[in-house]
Amino acid sequence: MSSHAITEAVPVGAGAERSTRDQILDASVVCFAYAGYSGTSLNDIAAEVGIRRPSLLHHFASKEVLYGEVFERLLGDWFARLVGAIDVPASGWKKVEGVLRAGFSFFADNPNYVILMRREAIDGGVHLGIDLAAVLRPLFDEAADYFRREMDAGTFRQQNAEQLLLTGYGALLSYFSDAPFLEGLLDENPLSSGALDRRSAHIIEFFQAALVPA
Amino acid sequence: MSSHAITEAVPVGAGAERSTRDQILDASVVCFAYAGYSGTSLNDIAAEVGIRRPSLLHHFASKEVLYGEVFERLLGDWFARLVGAIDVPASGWKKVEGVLRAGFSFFADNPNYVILMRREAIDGGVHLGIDLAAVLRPLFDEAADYFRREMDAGTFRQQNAEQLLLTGYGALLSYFSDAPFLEGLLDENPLSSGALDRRSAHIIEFFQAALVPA
DNA sequence: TCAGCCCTACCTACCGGTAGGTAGGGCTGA
DNA sequence: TCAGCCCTACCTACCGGTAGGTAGGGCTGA
Repeated sequence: MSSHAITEAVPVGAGAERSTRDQILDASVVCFAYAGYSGTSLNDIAAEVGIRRPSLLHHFASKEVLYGEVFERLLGDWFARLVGAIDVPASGWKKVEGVLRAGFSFFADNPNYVILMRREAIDGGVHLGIDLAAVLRPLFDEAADYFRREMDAGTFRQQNAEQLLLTGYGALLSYFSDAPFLEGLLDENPLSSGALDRRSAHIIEFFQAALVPA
Repeated sequence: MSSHAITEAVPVGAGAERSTRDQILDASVVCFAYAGYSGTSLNDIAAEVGIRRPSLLHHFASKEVLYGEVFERLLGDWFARLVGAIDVPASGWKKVEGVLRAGFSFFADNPNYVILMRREAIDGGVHLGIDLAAVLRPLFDEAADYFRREMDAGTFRQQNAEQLLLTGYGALLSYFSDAPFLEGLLDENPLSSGALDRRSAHIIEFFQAALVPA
């Protein structure tokens, strides 16, 4: 009881429990990923946290605001991880491999985030105030330029740089977003550590074979 | 008016109009693809056809039954196209290229189908009676065997055959399912014929570079 | 010191509106 | 005549959101 009071009084990073607000955000990621925006009701999320819907709406003004905040947090995490991998002082294939591995491990750590991102891409961002594509555009262009330079230098085979990025994005994301479906194609849980290792190894090997001249 | 009556009396392939039943199926594909299962109401579909919801429920017992039928039709079309491409008497890279082109052109012709398929994969097939993965499994295994034989014969580089298929599937599907999002990354409509040609050319070139030894 | 006040967090009860689905009647054309 | 199709009118369950109220802690100034 006293620990409960302490948690409410000191919301940020003190005790073992998280603030109600953070608990709502956590539950929302799970619910929105599992059932989508329109398939998730505020009651579902509130029940997960253990409060009533009006209490949830005390912390977030509306369903849309809540969803927006969930997505913003996700995008921020992902962006940070991506930039971190891009900014390492490597070049040629080593850099590409580093970014692929960083993306892969982020997705493996946050499977719900991947599903949310994919749902949002399919819906064209209608639930979002922000323009997802516009946020990623600078990174996208920078990456395309990188590939073009390396191709011109002969480090990589000549390929359409933008299309290459889309293919990489699809190869990474699809595995995670369609995991429930892949379970029936492979004979194992696609998110088990063995399966993840196999997937990761394949992606690296495959892109290396396609990009790096023999 | 009389043409309307004729269409209703002769549902299959007679006049210029389609039967109400088929009109419902057509409208359902569009609605379910656009907004997903829970984001689509039977009123939306009925309005698209120009009837009331109870009239729609005269043709389909429930929303789930309707959705199942839509999906079954889609899966049948796709399966037929795929089998047709697989059964041509070619070998080595030529066959792979043929299947890739067949998949690509099917997706380009039926963008709504792709989105529906992807939504279903993300949801893990909860709306479906049938098991999507089980249906595709025989083709998946057959294709993996094909790749292994060609790899052992030295026609292709050694790669994990199952993973290779997943990567191909992701590269094909992602482009179409995420088209609304890609519009903001590329500077053109991703489904315009020019953009489709570029995408198609890239996929062929990329997989050839990865698979076929120089 | 402590009464008075404001705050946050949560509750129950309710709002208007929409969901999927049903009952049952009228029209129509073979 | 009557099967098939579509309608209006209705149902229950649930949606997101609001109104209004309570519990209880922290601050402040007499």
